[in-house]
Amino acid sequence: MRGIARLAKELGISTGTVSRALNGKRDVSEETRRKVLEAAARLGYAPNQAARALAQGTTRSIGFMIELDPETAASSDYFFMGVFDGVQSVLTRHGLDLLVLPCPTTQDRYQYLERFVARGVVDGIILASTQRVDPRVDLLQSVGIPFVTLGRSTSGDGYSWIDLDFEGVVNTAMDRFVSQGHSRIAVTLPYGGVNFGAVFEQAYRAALRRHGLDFDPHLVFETRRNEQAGYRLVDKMIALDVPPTAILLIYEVAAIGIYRRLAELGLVPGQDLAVIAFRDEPTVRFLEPSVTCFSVSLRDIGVSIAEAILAQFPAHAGAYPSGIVQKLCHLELRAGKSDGPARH
Amino acid sequence: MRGIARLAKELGISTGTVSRALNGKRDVSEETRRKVLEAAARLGYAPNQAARALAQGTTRSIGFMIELDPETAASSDYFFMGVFDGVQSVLTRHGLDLLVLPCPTTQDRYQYLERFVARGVVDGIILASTQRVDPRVDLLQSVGIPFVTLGRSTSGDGYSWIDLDFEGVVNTAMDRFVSQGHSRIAVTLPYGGVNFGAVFEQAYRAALRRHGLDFDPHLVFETRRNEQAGYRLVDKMIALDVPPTAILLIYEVAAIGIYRRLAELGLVPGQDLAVIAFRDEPTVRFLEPSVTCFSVSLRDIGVSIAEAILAQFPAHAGAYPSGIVQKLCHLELRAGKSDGPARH
DNA sequence: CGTTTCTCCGTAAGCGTTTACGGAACTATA
DNA sequence: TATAGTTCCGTAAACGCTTACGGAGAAACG
Repeated sequence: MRGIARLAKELGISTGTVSRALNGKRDVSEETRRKVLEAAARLGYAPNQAARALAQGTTRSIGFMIELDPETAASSDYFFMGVFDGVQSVLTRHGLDLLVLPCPTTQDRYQYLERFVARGVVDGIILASTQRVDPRVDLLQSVGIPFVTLGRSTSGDGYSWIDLDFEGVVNTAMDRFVSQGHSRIAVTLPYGGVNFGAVFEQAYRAALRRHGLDFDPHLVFETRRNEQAGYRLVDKMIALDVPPTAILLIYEVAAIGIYRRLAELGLVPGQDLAVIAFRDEPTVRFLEPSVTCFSVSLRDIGVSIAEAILAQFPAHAGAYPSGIVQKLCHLELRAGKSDGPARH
Repeated sequence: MRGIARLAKELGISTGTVSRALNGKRDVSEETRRKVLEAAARLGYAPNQAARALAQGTTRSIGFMIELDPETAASSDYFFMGVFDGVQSVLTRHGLDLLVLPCPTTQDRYQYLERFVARGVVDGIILASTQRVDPRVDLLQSVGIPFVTLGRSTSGDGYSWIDLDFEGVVNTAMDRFVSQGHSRIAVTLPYGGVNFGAVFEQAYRAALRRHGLDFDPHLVFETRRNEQAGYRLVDKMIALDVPPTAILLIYEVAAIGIYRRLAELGLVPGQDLAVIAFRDEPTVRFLEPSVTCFSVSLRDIGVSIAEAILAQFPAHAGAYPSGIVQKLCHLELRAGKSDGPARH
């Protein structure tokens, strides 16, 4: 005999009473409750998660699906760990567990997600790396499971998401470049269908228009998230008839390669090429001259995500009566020395 | 009516037959199997994980417990995502899911782990950040659940672990230093009870003995994982009566601070101070002169971990009849320009 | 003293699967 | 034709827990 039945037998009472005692429900005298808890501690009892989940139809756990891109796998560590921390700090206070679900690249991300939600492994889902058009959002909406995406998507709009304020980033950076006298401003964009690439590009185009500058497709570079991309970027820019004098990086690590290539060419960041990078990361925090970039509290992002998902659980819903939360996290400019007045 | 019962009713057959058909077991005619699979696909059936786990007493999932350290989160190493990738690539081939369990710092790591294993959430556990004396190892052994630690521990030895070959790293580095003429060689060690600190120190002492050098406690520095530690280190070393001419860093990020402080003092890494760092990371990859360091395939580490845990499952055990795997991952030296002949 | 109201507890039916067991129908063997 | 062996399927118990329900006894009330 195992589990709760063992406790019940040991104490000569019924399993129902034991269950009620353990879960702090009523209909149990203080004395028997004390006995049950004592026996549970003594016998090292722990409730079987599967049985409990089956009986009450809830797992009390939230899944956080991320993607493992072997190409850039290493570089997403810092970001996600910070976010996990924020999510955890909120969820644990509500007795919810956080299960991180790393989707291998070899697998279809849709099917991977489907497995976990359809099988009822988790009560709620946090989605990262949201794609521009992301069928996973539709899936989650049709299933009706609470979820929140880290990053918007164009698939519907009636759901909760937390995103970074890319528009704010691009506007601030572009304004800064223009005020420094730059008129040929390049930008890097991510490969693939990830949504923030589209957001970033749109904001870039809008900023150009706002400043009366022409859009030049030659100044837009799709890059992967690594430093080699930055290295090659320099040569590509120089090869242009009229090279840009400034560049806005969506992946800060590219700055490393840019710095190196510039140095090889006897050029200096901030003087010969103005660089502003999206997101402050330890990877580039030590470059000289210091990189002008944007910083945001990863923990706060995680906290916002957790709150957004809690709002969808009747039992935990707090200040969000509507149950749907959409929030842009503000990024702060950390002025460095990698940008500056344009040369003419 | 839900789940398998719905399928059964729809097809006019029993739930037992449906279950057998879905799970590819015998005692089902090819025709009914086909019908069942068709109906399952049509109705979007997915087996309930809790019910299945309860019935067969197995969850088909492996937990990977990591720790979120907000203190060092800022410079958290780029490590785990790469390892996850390796683990996943193996586990998925065997139909096992990987659940990453990030332990919040606010919580006791022992209790956190206990919850997941005692409740039967996972069938196996991968443990990271193994401590020198780690009660979690004892817990897992007493519970009898398959597990493997990433990093050894002094708590017993009858279990599987994968670790980095710190001894090899230290030996290679020390040999290199000595052959370059260094005799006063400093080393940095991690704070806290993490096990690889002890391994690193022992290897350091052994290498000194092997080369007939005296151990000098003044040359051993406990540091945190950040660049400031490196910065301060330089001053501490210079303040010594006989400063070291070489230093082996357990945390490569310290190199950044060392470089900066050396530059301020008009000194040059590789000439005035030989530096070798443990682990190649993007964080330090941009430093000039390039850092001599050790590199290892994170993915391979993950693969080894997964194999080690599979060996403990009778159903999946392959080439490891004993079921217990202990493996050191070899690190390769990437010679840079941060070390060199000692000045006299 | 009869009735109502609590408090505490046991009973048992679920939750959705898996799986041992037995039986019916059919085929092969003697 | 009788027997043994297959193939296929249904029945029902089990997994460990939760929880609606009812009942016994004590307390409170008229």
